[in-house]
Amino acid sequence: MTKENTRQRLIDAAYEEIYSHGYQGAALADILKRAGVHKGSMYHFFANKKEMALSAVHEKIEERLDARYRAVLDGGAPYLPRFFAMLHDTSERDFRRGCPIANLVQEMSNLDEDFDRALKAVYDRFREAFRGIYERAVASGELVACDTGRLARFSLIVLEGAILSAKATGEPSDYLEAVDMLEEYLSRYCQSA
Amino acid sequence: MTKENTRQRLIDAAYEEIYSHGYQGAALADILKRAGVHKGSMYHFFANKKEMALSAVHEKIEERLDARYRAVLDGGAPYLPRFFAMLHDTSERDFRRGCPIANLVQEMSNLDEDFDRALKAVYDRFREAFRGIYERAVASGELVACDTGRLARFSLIVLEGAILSAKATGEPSDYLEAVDMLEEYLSRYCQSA
DNA sequence: GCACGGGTTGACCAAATAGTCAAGTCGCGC
DNA sequence: GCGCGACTTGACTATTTGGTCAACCCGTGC
Repeated sequence: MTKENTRQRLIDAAYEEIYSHGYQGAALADILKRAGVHKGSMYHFFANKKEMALSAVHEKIEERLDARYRAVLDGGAPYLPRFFAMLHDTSERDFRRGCPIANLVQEMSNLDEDFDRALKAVYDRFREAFRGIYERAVASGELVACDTGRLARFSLIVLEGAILSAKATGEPSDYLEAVDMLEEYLSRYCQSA
Repeated sequence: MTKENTRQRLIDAAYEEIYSHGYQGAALADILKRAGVHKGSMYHFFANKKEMALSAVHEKIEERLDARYRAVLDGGAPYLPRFFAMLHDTSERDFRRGCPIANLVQEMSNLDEDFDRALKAVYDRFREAFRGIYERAVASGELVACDTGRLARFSLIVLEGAILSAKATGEPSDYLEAVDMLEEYLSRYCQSA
């Protein structure tokens, strides 16, 4: 087990445990057990539990986010159909646990400044990803010229609200319905063929 | 300090502490300190921390919800302007802490069956409140006949997403903008004067 | 072959956790 | 004025929490 291996296992385990139980609810002992790493090793790589958690936010959540939305951009025009296809694809969504970002925002934003800062950055990045897609859609003529920032903010609100709703009710259809309705809303900004 | 007084102080204190720190993060000792009640008294009224928390959900969150949306119905037609006026009124919203219901859903729905059940009921009640308003709006001719359940589900998603967004960014304007956009979306179902 | 140091091990610690309980206090019915 | 029972008090416990630390392992450079 190399150095990088140990560190990565800790990040992965921390991400999973925090995603499931929240930051406060994630016991260090459980994270260590899941990673198969002893306590002292963890404190060799991270100053404390919080630093490990923040590293997990950067290395798991941010990277995953970037990869996901870059894929939409990289596919080329038309962008909107692929964007909504991605939103409709629920194969990688875990509605029982909800959105890892939203979970942490709800739990930690008002409790800890460092989490607050980190999550603000992630949330902003999320929005920018959406806005980037809408910008391209405008450039490619799929959308009329409009306030793409505003559309992006609203879209993310609908997305996060929809995931929460599905978690609350246990019905993934709540999520899918909302994505449909977002698409419907957006259609008023679409270039009529 | 009468019996009911003690119990009520515990409920109030539990609600506040849980709203601020989450269920897992709310220390019993802090709840007791806030309520000015000793531990034994608490265990006289409640079997354990969880039962007290669930009581707080019923007695604080549900009741507050009912009162709020009943007020819209009781005002008589037209319903939509007063509904949106209420959504626009931020005087009683605490964006730093977010939505008490959403916070608990995110934290507890996938961890504890009893919370899950209780929160499903609250969430459903929330939706029904919205649907009731839209139903009345259809009856009064403000809205065309349409799927009010679907509109209600979407509206709640936007509301919860908007509160989360404001918590994440620290910008109440994120919330207000989303409410505007929801109103805009709804206008396509409005009876054109 | 030995010193250096990154990485590991797991026992240990203080603090905090939810929950228990025996001993009370107090008001009300009799 | 006595007894009953609802309510209160706060010390106590068992467990879990995040965090510390001294000893150790072992590969690499010299």
